[in-house]
Parts: sequence; C-alpha cells; structure tokens
Amino acid sequence: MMRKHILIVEDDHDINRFLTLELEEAGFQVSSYGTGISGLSAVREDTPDLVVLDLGLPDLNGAEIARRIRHTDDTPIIILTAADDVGTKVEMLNAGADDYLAKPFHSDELIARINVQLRKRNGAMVRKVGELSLDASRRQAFWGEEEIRLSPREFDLLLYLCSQPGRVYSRQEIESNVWGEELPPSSNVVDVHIANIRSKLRDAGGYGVIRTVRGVGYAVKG
Amino acid sequence: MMRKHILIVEDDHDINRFLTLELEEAGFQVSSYGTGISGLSAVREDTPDLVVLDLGLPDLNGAEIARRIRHTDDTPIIILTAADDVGTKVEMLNAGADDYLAKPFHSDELIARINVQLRKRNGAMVRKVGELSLDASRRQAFWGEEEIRLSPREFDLLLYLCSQPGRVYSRQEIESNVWGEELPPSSNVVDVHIANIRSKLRDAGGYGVIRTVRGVGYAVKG
DNA sequence: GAGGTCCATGAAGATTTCTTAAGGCAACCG
DNA sequence: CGGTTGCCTTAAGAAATCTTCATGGACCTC
Repeated sequence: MMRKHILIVEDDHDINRFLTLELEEAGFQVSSYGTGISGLSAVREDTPDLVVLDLGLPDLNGAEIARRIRHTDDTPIIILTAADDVGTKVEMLNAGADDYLAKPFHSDELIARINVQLRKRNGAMVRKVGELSLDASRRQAFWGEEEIRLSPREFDLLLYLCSQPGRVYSRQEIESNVWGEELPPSSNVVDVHIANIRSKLRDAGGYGVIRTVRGVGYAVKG
Repeated sequence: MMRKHILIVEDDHDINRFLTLELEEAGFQVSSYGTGISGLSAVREDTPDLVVLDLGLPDLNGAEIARRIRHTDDTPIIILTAADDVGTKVEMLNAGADDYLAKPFHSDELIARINVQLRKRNGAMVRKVGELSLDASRRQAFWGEEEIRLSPREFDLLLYLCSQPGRVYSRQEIESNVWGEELPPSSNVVDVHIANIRSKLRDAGGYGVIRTVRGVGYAVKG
C-alpha cells in the first residue's frame, strides 16, 4: 500500500515541525503549510489522503477552509483547536470536519484518529447508482444485496460508466479510459463487454441499467 | 492463544454489553464489572492487560480507582467520560490514566487506542478476521484456537492482507509492502506464498479465506 | 557437514477472460 | 418500402492469468 499522504495546515512553526516529525515517524508522507490560503491550494494540487487543520490560522477561519475543501472534495479533515468546547465542536463538524482534537494532545492520539478516518474512507469507496453498487476497493458489484460476478474488464467498464451517472461516454472515451490503449478501429470489444454486463445485470434483476445512445455511446441510467 | 485481556468497569449495562461484544469481536478477551469496588478487586486478581474505566461510577470516583490501580500496578488505563472538558482530562491524566475518551465514541477509536496502549507496553497488536487471528507481536496465527505455523513471509503477507479485510491488494502493492522491493516481473512468488498459506489454512479448517481477484490481486474475506 | 526450513524460480496444466468475426435485428432516411 | 447504418448476440479460438508441482539454493541449527 502506498504511504498515506497527510497535509498539515498549522501556523505555529513549532507545532508544525513537531507534527511533521511525529507523523513521518508513524509512516505517513507529510507536507505542511503555514497559512490557510497556501494550504487550501495545496489540497487542490496534492490531493492528500487527509488534512490536519489548525483552527486558529491568521488568514482564514478554519471552519471556512473546511467548508471550501468540502465544497470540491471529500478528503477527510481533522481539526485542531486550542479551545475545547461543545459549540466549537458542533460548528466544526457542521463545516464538514470529520474529527476534532483539542490541544494539547498526544501525537499518538492524533495518529490513532488519522487511522480511524483513513480506514473509514477506504471502506467507503463505494459507488451507488440506484440498486447498483460498486465497491472499488473490494472489486465487487451488487444489485441490491445480490452479488454480480464481473470480470476485471467488465468491472472497470461499469465503474467508469458509473463515475458520472447519466452522462454518455463515447466508445473512444471508454477505450482510452478502460483499455488505456487504442483498439483496432474495426473492433467491437466495447459492445461485447456491454452486452455481457447487461446479461449479468439482467440475471440479477437489473433491466435497462445501461442505456445506449445511438451514434454516440453508452450511459448508465442516472 | 494468549489473547490480550481487557477489563471493563462500566455501570451502564447497555454500554457495558456493547463494549464487551465489540472488543471480543476485535480479538480481545474481555471481562466486565459494573461497580468500582468489584472492578478494583478484579484488577488485582485477573491482572488484565488493560483497563477501560468509566468515570461516572456510582460507588467510587473514576479518578480514585485509577489512583488505586496505579498504586499497586501499572496496567494501562483508558478512561471513558461523559463530559469532555480540559479540567477532567488533566485530572484523569494526573490520576494515572493513560488515555481518555469522551462519549459518544466509535468502538473503532477505542480499539485503536487500546492497541496504542498495549503496543506501548509490550508491542502487542492482535488482528482478527472471522476465525483467523494474527498476533503481530508474537508473530503467531490462529484459526479459532488452533495455531497455524506460518513462515515469516507467510505471516507478513497474511497480516498485510488482513490490514483491511475485504479490500483487494494488487501484486504490486503486496510486493512493495511485504517484500519491500521490486521483484522481477516474471516472478510468481506472491502466488506461491498465497498457495502455501491457503494450504496451511485448509489444514486448520479455514476454507476460502483468501479470495483471488483475477487480473487484480488477492483479498481476505471480510 | 548433515538436516532442516524457508524462499525463489520455472514450467506444465487448468481456468478464466478477452477478442475476433459473422449473422441477425432494429433504427434511421431517402 | 428498401437500403443503409449502427448495434446486439453468439460462439469459438486466442490470450492472459492463476494454481500447482518440482527443483535448487540460501540460511540456520545442531
């Protein structure tokens, strides 16, 4: 497993340095920023696995940052606060924070909580479209409760179509995203795979899940 | 098997029962008590590996219990509190608590913290997936009560697969995490080790524990 | 050094998956 | 209505992947 990438946004230089060392010690890849602005743009660029965010930043309110991150992204966020009161906690959680930790804290505790969040997230790589659910990390597909056994390609193809339910994907797009290479122009591989997936969906009770758009491509019913 | 022994002292019967089940599920041996007095004497007799202690007991103050335990013993103590304020926390830590957790909490978090404490003491870390338990510090594997003798590589590999039960790990991931280096692309070491582990699991009665996901990798049933 | 365990390799065999190709069906258009 | 195009189905061979087995070497223990 790739090391998890943690992004720290904390203006106090000592704490920042301390956290960086502790988290690196714990096996994470760490990058750290001192201001809300720089941190926020780094979240966009680095796409870290988790953000540790100090509440008392000089430029931007922590809650505001959390909200902005949540707006485009669902990276887990753990908030660090100096004050430990219920009101702040509620506000933070409403702003989209996943967990919250009052200073002073043990780095062990922070690490434990980071792991809790990362575990949660990994378990939650599930995409649901109506009755259909695709669990990417387990590579399992379900229609309701019933498992649908898909081959690797079939799974990738269906997962791709589900990445934006309703949107139509051209063969070209499908080929380059699922196959990753150019296929002979005469090939009807995509069609065949679609047919096979449909057949398996039908067996499980799913009709009309994949819509074909003549002259364009395919889409899952959104 | 030398499962770690957790002692719970908690007067709320529902929480008590819930914690017992969750911790047993996580592979610990659990005994639980409803009052400070009974819990305190049980600590003396059972010499548990860790104590989970509710702060709001009817007979004895939680801090008082922590102090008394500390007086004769240095079993790790994790305190559960209803209120989450700094004063209480400081008092608890001064009384000898090792960690502290405010209700409501996720059992996952409690388990993580328990493991943190146990690891601090003697490096114990038990992972349980169905009938299978792996004790990382002793490097022993069990199917139910029966020990499975695994070679070092086999143990590491199985432990890695169990780090997120259900999730599929690619050969690549396995190689870099268990072997720590790139193996010649022609190598089928991973496969062979998987086969050997399966064979040993079968001997102990475990069938279908490791699922192979064609074209992707392997996963333990979760 | 003898015996053991563990690890890596290669190759055969079994299994699943992928692709191709050909014929049929359905929609669109004059 | 007939031609054209695009899509669906099916089946079979090709390709890729997984399992198993046998072998040899490295290492440790006695």
